[in-house]
Amino acid sequence: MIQELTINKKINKINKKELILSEAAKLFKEKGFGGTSMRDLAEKVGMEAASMYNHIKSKDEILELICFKIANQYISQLQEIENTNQTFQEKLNAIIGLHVQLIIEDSASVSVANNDWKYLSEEKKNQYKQIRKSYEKSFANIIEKGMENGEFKTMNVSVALFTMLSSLRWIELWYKPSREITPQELENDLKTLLMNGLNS
Amino acid sequence: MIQELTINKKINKINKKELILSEAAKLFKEKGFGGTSMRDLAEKVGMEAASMYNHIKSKDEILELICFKIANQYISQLQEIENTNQTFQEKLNAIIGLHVQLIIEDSASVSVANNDWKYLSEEKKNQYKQIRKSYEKSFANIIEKGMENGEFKTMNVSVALFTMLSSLRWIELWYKPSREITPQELENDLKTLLMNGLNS
DNA sequence: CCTACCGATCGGTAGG
DNA sequence: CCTACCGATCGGTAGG
Repeated sequence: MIQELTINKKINKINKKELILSEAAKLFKEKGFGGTSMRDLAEKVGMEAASMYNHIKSKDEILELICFKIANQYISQLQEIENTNQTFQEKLNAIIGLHVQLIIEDSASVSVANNDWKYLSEEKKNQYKQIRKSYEKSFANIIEKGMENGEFKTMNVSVALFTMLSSLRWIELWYKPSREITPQELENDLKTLLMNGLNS
Repeated sequence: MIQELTINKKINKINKKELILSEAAKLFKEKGFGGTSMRDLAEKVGMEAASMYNHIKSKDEILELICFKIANQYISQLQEIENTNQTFQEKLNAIIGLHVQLIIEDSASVSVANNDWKYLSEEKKNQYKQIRKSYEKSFANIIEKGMENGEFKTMNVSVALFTMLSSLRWIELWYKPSREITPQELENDLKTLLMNGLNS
């Protein structure tokens, strides 16, 4: 009985922490990290600001947890794509699919990771930038190899890389399930546009 | 003599205001509107926080001036492009050039307009959103006409629009005069990539 | 999980 | 343009 109660409490605590994190992601996306107070957040969660400190260490910790959860998802999924035997075109298509998928799964957290990482503590910010850099390097490597290979046009690799990355970032700001376009159509149009251009 | 002194004072005041606005744009870009205090800004400008209120009305006014200055530049230049007799391909190329140019001219202010407009007062925010919407509508119209025309591939217009807009936005985060690419090369690669795609 | 409260910092004003 | 200062709000803690 006592054991059961302890377990329930633990589950409850985990759920409350998850609730805090998901409400925080939504608020940070809407109002920014600096524009969101712990009192704003407490109201959404349904408790007093002081009470949240039983579940989380600090406002900074919330930001860290959101940013690194997303960063790790991108990194691990990109590694899987890298390790396949696909052509570079196919790999790039898979990366486009990955971005669309992660955004549709949790657009608020992706938004926070993309926009509010700069409010991380100096130490965590450096860690985050390093992870992001390694992601960009792997991505750039696929583009570069595809250019050497003749699969892609030869141009400045950074321009190609960041054009693709940014094209995959606006989705998070724009996509809502209510749009009259399915995730699949979105993905297809993006692939067409980026790989073959707008000109007919 | 008295007249001359008054004029000099006025010029001085305008310059100080310009200085405040340009330093503010740099700080807002770096640390965000909420992350920048009037005391941070005062230090950069070289006076006490209280003294800045002789030149500006409020922190909010600084944000407004920056955002609407940029918005108006985009709007007026887009109108010029619309009123030419170019093909839709040429118009789109001109828009790409416009974005590159404005970013290179004043990347800090463009960055603030793009990222911190959400901290405008409710009234100004609505105004800003309306201007932006009208910009997007004109832009979308060019894309749509080009599709009907057969110049462009047929696809979801919003996807094409926002992919282009976002591709033109990362430049502000990335471009520094120190990059080993000229603005002209940047512009050319962007045009190639967006209009003809990465595939060779 | 709450009440009560802390020190710090914020944007901004008064008065000179 | 500065000193001195205001009320409000912030993230967070103590104690229960």
